[in-house]
Amino acid sequence: MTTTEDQNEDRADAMFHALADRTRRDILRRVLAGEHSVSALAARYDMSFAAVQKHVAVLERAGLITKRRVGREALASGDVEAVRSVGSMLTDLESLWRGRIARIDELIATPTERNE
Amino acid sequence: MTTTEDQNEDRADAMFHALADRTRRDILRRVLAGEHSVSALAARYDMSFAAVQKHVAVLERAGLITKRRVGREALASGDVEAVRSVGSMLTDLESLWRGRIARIDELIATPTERNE
DNA sequence: ACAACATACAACCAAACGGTTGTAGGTTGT
DNA sequence: ACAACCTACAACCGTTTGGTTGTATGTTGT
Repeated sequence: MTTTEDQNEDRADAMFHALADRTRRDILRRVLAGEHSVSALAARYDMSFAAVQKHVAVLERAGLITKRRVGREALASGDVEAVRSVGSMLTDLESLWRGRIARIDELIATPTERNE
Repeated sequence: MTTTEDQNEDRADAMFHALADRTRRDILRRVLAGEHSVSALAARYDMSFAAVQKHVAVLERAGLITKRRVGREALASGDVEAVRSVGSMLTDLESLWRGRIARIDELIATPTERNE
């Protein structure tokens, strides 16, 4: 079983979308620094518990955090590997740029060459 | 003049939002690899010219690409520095996680210490 | 001069988003 | 037993998003 390209793009969509909200980024910071229950997180923000819970759910669906049940609490924890996988998508982009620069350098190295 | 934290968060919102669409990520790949006119880009996708133009505008507002006018064409080019700045936001997140791990290691190093 | 081309932008529309309140079910402490 | 607590989720609502078509304006080549 090999993951299709569409699945990767779906994952990228979900991850970047999850990161495109400052409340969610803030939640992610907290749960990367340590486990927090959903209600402990909710206490930090000026919005309803349900709103914060939705943000947590978005982060979880994107794979950026995981939750484990302990009694009546749901403890959320940031997944650093997922964060790194987003970073590697960006370095992949950078490598495209490097290819472009390499091509330009090539042109400079051999100026006014007979073309082909 | 120092940029406020809110402005940084606004930039982050815009950048992650811009990256949270596969068409826009694809456009960004192309213009990181080399300059392309908006209509040359539009020809690649199964949607209207106006739709692609909007995607380019979103990327431009986020600072991920720049455009320069050459005659009747607008040539778009990817800004690798902006891509790197997104990457550094992610490594900042990672460092929070490292702090957490450091704290755990500390606990393991000095088990059952008298608590202060 | 003028037709073809490239861009920009407004107006519109369905779908998704980010918030709300309300309801329901499992867990805990007394 | 039961009140307080934690979580989950549905229903609703205004705004934003991603697409469309249409129109206006500038540029190029013949």
